[in-house]
Amino acid sequence: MTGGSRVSLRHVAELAGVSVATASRVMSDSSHPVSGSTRDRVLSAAESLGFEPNRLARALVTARSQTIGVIVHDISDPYFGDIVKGLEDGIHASDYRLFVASSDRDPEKELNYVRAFQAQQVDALVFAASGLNDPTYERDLTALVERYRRAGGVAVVLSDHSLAAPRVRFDNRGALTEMVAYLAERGHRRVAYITGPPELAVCEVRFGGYRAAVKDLGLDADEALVEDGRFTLRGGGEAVATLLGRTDFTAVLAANDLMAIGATRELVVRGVAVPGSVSVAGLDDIAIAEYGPVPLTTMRLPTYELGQRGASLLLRILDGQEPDDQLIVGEIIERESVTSAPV
Amino acid sequence: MTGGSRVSLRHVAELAGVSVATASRVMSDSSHPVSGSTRDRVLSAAESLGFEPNRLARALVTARSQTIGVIVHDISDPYFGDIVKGLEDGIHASDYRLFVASSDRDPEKELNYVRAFQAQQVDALVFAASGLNDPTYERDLTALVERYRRAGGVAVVLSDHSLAAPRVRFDNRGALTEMVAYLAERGHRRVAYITGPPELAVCEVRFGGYRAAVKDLGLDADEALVEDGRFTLRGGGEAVATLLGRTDFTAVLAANDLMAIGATRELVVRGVAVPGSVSVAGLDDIAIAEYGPVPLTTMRLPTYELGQRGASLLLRILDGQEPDDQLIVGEIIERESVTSAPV
DNA sequence: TTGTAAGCGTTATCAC
DNA sequence: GTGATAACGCTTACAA
Repeated sequence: MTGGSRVSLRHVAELAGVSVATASRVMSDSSHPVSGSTRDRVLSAAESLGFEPNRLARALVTARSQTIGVIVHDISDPYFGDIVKGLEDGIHASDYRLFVASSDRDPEKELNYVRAFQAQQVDALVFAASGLNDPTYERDLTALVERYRRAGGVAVVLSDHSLAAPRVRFDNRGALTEMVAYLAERGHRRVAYITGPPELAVCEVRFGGYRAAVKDLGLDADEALVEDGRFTLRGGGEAVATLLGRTDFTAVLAANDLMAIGATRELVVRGVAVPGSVSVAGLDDIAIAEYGPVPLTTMRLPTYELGQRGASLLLRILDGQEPDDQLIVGEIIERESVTSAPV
Repeated sequence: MTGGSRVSLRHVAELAGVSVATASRVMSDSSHPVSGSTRDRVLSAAESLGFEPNRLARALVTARSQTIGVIVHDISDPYFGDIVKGLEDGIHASDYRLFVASSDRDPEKELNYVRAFQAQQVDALVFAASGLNDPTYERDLTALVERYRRAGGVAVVLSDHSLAAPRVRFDNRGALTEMVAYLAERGHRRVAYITGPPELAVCEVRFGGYRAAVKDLGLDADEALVEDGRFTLRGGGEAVATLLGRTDFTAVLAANDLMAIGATRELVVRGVAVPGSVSVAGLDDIAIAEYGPVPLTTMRLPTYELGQRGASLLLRILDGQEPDDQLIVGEIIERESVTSAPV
């Protein structure tokens, strides 16, 4: 923008009767000494002109844009919305701004966003979106980030991702084994599993947790028990319908709450009592989990906190400190959708 | 970022054996003629060096940052998430990037974000967040935006806002009168109303629609019938509990779906049949409206489309065309939470 | 404590 | 068709 009447440091300097350098020193809180009286003159000149320093120009010389690029899969998904909120709140005091990009899980689009962010000279890159299972993508992204790092950039990961970088991690595998164990303790031996899009690294990890727990606990490991629900409400309903027509089970565990809610509704509509005939459990504990057709038993993944801790990790790295990976743990939230298996 | 080994146009020019000017011309798709052979040399030099033009530097000289600032109240609210998604998709092809800021409905915070965006030289400002009922805020914001405009900036509004600017508007008042009429047609004469935060312009408008319709249709206009639900799930539940203890009614209309869902759950938990004893209607038609305790009858507010049309409006203005205000209309989605009033 | 001037990486103007 | 060179608005040696 601009072209019109933008007021620059030069105007302030002229009005205050000082050099641009001096004006700069006071406006940028430089450590370089400036006398109290000139400082006041500059300040009031800036005030009266409504001067706002051009951060692009500043960024060009300091090589610090005070911006951060965030990659999510879909900003309209509350899961990511919460993370971004946490990030934003976490960096707000430090005077950074956030660029947000939704990749739609498209490898090409995601790579392009990363390139765009680099061109935009962002100081840091946050991968809130889980990695994509695509060898080309993984290779290209690694190379891109590597180059970005050499140019002084910082990358942080808040998801399951093949990228090597400092991270705040939620133990997705552990979460799933724990949920399966929870169900097994209540007598469920045939636990159906609704998975998300197979191209997402997080789905692979969660599914791995399910499979490992089923095996370790000696539950029925039957391929007919798993179905893709695409991480959506509708997909969850469709998946459970497919499962119902194909095999039988006393519990269904979904890889996220959206699918669990969709499945619950489908079951209820079909006259299958939840949890009377079939128990349903989810993962994430999104805000509406409590307000579905049946209040959902699930595991809480503290997304807002994930964002906040991501922000503080980032800030510490940007500040030159040593990064320390962090682990966030879940917690089972017992509501009404799970009960003991019918005998 | 950077400081390290960033490759600039100068490196590309040297490797290609041309001047920086020529290199610039090919990298920026200038209309200035360049011979095919030198173009190729520059392109391959850029390729081999992994050159990515520094958009900050470009922005500084062209006075175009290719960035847009978006103000929302809360990015973790799917309502705003959807709008931002629509915006992003709408501008994606035009090579703009989005800065997103959540104001938390705090006037001071919002003003600061606007100032920050200006300093960041955004080419446009999008107010997806509704205005705040605060005279100081309205005055300061108007002044700020006025100055921003004089400097060449573009502002667009996608909400109920006192700011004078090109806009894409959803008829909130009309939506509410229509919902009240819908309920009245089904015999409801005592329609309780759960409103949102009074400081939001949008709540004032929606409430105005409710009141006007109640009056026009001769329904019971009783102050005891309205209660604040803070736009949240929990607030909706609390509001209906308060209403239940204070007066009686056969229907409750909420200013958004979240509160309608919260209210529905509270009613069901208390053994009040929905819609048997009390009908419930919402507004927005968020994704989960269909998946609540009772599938919700509501009015669809196409948020994603709002964002998309906002983007195209913006792009047209940025392209120098005349802005034309747009109106988006709602549509009642009949599900199961509303029925005729008990006789 | 203040000022001068050299850049940051581009694009734009003007010669050639 | 190509190349110097002056901006853009700021920070930062280096001088004074």
